[in-house]
Amino acid sequence: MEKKASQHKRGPRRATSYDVAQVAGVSQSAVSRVFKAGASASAEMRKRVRAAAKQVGYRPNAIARGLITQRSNMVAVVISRMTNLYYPELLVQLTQKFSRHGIRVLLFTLEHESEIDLVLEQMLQYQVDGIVTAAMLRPEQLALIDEAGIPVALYNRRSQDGLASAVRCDQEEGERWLVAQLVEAGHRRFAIISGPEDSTVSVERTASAMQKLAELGIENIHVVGGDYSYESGRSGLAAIVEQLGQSPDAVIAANDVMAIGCIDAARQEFGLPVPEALSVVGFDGVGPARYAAYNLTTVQQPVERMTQAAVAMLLERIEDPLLPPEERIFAGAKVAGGSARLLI
Amino acid sequence: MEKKASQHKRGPRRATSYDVAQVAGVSQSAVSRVFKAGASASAEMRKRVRAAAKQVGYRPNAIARGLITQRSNMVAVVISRMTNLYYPELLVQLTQKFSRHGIRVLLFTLEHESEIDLVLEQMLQYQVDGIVTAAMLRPEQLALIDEAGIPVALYNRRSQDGLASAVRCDQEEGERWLVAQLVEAGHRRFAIISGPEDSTVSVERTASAMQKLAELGIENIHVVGGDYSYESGRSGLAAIVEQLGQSPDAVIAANDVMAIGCIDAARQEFGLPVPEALSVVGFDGVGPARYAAYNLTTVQQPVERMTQAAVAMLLERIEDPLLPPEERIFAGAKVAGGSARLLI
DNA sequence: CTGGCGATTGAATGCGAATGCCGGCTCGCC
DNA sequence: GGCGAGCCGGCATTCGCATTCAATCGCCAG
Repeated sequence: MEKKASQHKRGPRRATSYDVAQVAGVSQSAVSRVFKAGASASAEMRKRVRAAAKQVGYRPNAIARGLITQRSNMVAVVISRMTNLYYPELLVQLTQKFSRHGIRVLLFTLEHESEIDLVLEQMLQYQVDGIVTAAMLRPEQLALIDEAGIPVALYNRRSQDGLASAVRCDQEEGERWLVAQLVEAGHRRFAIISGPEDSTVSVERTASAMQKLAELGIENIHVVGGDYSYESGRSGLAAIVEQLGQSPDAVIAANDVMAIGCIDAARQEFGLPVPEALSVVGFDGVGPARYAAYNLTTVQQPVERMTQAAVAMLLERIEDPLLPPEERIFAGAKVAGGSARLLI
Repeated sequence: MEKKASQHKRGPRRATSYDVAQVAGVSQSAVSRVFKAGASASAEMRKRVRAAAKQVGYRPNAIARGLITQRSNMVAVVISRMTNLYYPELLVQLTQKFSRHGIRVLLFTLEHESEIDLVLEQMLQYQVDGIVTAAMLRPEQLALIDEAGIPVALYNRRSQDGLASAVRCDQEEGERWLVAQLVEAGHRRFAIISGPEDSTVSVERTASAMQKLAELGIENIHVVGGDYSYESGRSGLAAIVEQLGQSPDAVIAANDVMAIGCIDAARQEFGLPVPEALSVVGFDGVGPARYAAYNLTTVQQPVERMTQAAVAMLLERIEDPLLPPEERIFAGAKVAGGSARLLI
């Protein structure tokens, strides 16, 4: 019943499999086998080793294991512009789903999508088994990653060279639906508040809306630039009204948060009741979009299913690197809230 | 100008320092030195090695490095209940600040704080250099981590045994201020919507508010339980009104999101104008609290400074394990919004 | 011209665990 | 009772890099 003095400061010297082996009176390989699922070891051996392990406080060293197995059991998740209220949900879903498969998430955040160079090198150095990115990768970067044999899953980004898998929400269909509903309900004067220029998501949403509007014969669409923030939604409407000299019939914001800002500005600064005097629509379906004060008409991304798909696709390609990349597109849920006058 | 067939599938066989050494015609140790800051290597050597490294696409293996240096350069960040809108900001701040010091974040999310056992083992196996947790650790868990020699920084949690550092927002002072202002402005009938029972943050906020109310001679405070969500803010008010048979003068919500839900329910379901007929206050100072429709009276946590402190404290103790844990308390910013009738 | 000191470089070792290979033991079957 | 087939556990090696130790080189002072 001797107790070793716990002088863990200055060299805790964590127990290794050799320590366990010695205490249990077996070889190090035996210890390794006991802690490796599916390895052959007798019940007696398991018992002794586990007991010894508990006694010395042994815990397998994932770093050492990763070195020899060539699998770190870590994936990198890259998120840019976390101010987007949609990302927290995404992160939780991803970490929890990966976690169920024994995989940990190494998180990288970017202030701007263009900063991805900085973290790319880091991800590769950490030998991650895969990458999920909600920031755009340039072709040469994708090639670099591919060369390293690391599968990539793009989140809401198109796979350009077929080098990466991708899951995305069908934004084009979503925007077309929003536009169609608005036009059908009689709106004619449109304005758009777009997102940052380096956001492919915003570019795609804006372009889709513009195109559908054009198809329906609507012209003179006023576009102002935003940055996905509440404030830019507010100032966006102000800019629109100022430049237009009047209020438009409807504002299409590239995301929900800007739509909310736009609504607040309309009501508070311009005395325009929403939706009576102005219809506003967004995109994403984030939590605040459902707040009663806004009750946004928007398209909600199926985060749960999208993350599920991203995780599944990545895991498959980690298991079998020969599998070709895949692209899966999910329809968004159409939410006909009260922020726009629709016929439905 | 030969080009090696890129048959990177089936064994990419990443380049190692030996490969670089061979190409450069030097020893492996030399390569290691060139890639290690502060090691002695001649200019000529650096040039040759870097050139060779670029040629073969070499990238130091952080896993192997971690094994030998006993430093993974990773910290674990534990977040529970990410639905709290406050966390995304926290995460971004932490990853970016750690990143500047060459440290990566391994993310763990918990559905409930009590699930921390599940991830604790994982964190330790990955040999993280430190832990930042916004979930409560039980004393025996803290002891376990301490025994492993890993410094911990608690976020908005009290350090109980002096085993961990802590940064927290002075919630007591914040709640006392909110209560004092409300009482001074004439509110007498109070109700509280608390958070989850396993959230120490909620317990502390609620207790502080109760205490200050008691000190000011206010009695019959009605408390209903919530779960930090918008919906529970709405249903919380409904429960209060039902049980009280009338509207209270003021509702103190344990966080901003519930306060928002409460406001929406008041206006929409009960026809109670806020703040004219009902004052509502929250806590946190999240983004939506500033939306014009709510303009919440709340206490805003200084996330920037708090994360800065957490990172600094953790890094210090990683560098010097002998440093004693430290606790730093930050005052919240008092935001006298428009959701409560105050005299100021 | 030579001793000596500092700056470099190379060879060898080890971090902690996984695994191929092999010897030994057990058990089944005839 | 004898022989073959598994099963198991041990030995030795390996993963990729940092680091110690020793050897070498250059250069300056005496």
